[in-house]
Amino acid sequence: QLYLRNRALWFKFHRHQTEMIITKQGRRMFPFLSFGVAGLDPMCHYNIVVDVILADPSHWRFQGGRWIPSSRADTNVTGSRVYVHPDSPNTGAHWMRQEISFGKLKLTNNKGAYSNSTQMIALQSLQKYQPRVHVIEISKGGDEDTSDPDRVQTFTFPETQFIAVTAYQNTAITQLKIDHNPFAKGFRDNYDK
Amino acid sequence: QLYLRNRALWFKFHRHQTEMIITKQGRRMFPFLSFGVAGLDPMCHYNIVVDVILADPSHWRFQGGRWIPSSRADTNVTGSRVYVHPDSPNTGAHWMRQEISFGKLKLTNNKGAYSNSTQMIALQSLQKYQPRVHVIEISKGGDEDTSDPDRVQTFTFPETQFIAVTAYQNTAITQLKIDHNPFAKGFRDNYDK
DNA sequence: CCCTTTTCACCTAGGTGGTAAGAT
DNA sequence: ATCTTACCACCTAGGTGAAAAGGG
Repeated sequence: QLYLRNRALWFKFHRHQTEMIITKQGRRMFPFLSFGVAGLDPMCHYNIVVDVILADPSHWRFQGGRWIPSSRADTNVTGSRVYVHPDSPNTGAHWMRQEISFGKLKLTNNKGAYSNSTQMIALQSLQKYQPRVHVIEISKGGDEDTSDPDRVQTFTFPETQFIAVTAYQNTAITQLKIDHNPFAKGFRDNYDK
Repeated sequence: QLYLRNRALWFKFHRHQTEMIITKQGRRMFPFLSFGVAGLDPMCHYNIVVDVILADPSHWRFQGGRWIPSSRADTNVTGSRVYVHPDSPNTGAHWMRQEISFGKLKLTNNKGAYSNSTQMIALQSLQKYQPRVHVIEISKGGDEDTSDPDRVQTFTFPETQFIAVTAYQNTAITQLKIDHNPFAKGFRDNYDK
C-alpha cells in the first residue's frame, strides 16, 4: 500500500552503511524519503508523518574502515520528534496523486531546536537510527486519534537506516553523496561546467 | 482585528497607481500582502485566504503619463480564484503569533493555469483589481461553512488596489519596485557590489 | 585523540526588470 | 500601434562537502 520510491538509491548507500550529517541549524537528508501510496479512501482525510527511532542501543565508532559498536548508550533515549508532511492534512486522493516527498525534513543535534515550531528532528551523533512513516486517518471529529490502532498504519524500510554523524567517516558514502546530490555537483571529478 | 503590516510601503505605490506584472508562468506581487491579526479564539481553527476581485469594470490605458479608463470590459468577469494561505488550516493561536504573509502568491494571465492545483490567481491585463482577505472559522464538523456569514470575516484595504499589466507603464512604479524589491537589487543606481 | 563547529567556494533554484522579437 | 512573450544578466536564498579551527 505504501512504497519507497527511491529504493534503488537508498540501497546504494545502505550497502556501505548510510551516514547522515547532523548540524545545529539542521541538515537535509540525502537520499531523502520519498513515498508513493495506494489504496486510501480518496475522500477521507489523512496526515502523513515521519519519525526516527533508535535502531540500535550502541554507540558506533568508525575504525579501520569499518563501523563497530561500542559501549551501550549511557543517555536515556528522548522520544524522537515527529515531522508532519507539509501537505498534511489532506485527502486520500491528494496523497495517491503524486510523490510524497520529505526532501525538506532536517536533522539536527541541537536539543534546544524545539523553539517555535521549527520542523527539525533532533538526533544524537554516532547512533544508528531507523526512519518510519505513519499514515494517520483523521476521524470525522476533525482530530486524529492515534490511540485507535485501526486508524494508523506504520511502515518501516530497513534500507533507510543510517548513522548520524557530524562529519562523514566512510569515503564511499561521501563519494555517493557527491555523485547523486545535485547540491554537491561542484565536487564531482567530471564536473567541467 | 486584522491589519496590513506593510501599509506604508503599499501607500508609496498607491500614490502613483500600483501596477502588478502578470505572466503565463505566474509572477509574485510586490509589495506582497502581509497581515497581522488579533482577537481570534486561540483554540479554534481558521483558514485564511486571499481573493482578487475586479475593482472597476473599465479597461485602462496608460497615455500621456496617466492611466485613463477606456471602454467597458466586454468580457464577462470570471470569478477570481482563491489563494489559500499555505499554513491553513491552523489555530487562532498560530495566526496571531506571527506575520501572515502571502509572499508566494502568484498572478497569471493564463486562464488554463488551473492545472493540478497550481496556486495562482488568473487576471486580465489592463483591468483594475482589489485584493481581499477572508478569515474563515472552521466548524466543528471539520469543514468550513462559507454560507454562514458569522463564520467568515472579510477585510479590504483600498491601498492594495492595482492594475494588472504585462509590462510596466509608469516609470515611477518601476523605480519603486527596483528600490524596494530585493530581487531587483541589480537595477539600483547606487548598487556597487 | 576524537569529535564538533565554523567558514568557505561552489553549486541549485528561482525571483527581478530590461530588451528585442512576436502577435494582433 | 499597442500589447505580449521569450530570453537575458543579475540578483536573493540557501543546500553541498572540504578544510581549518575549536573543545573536552
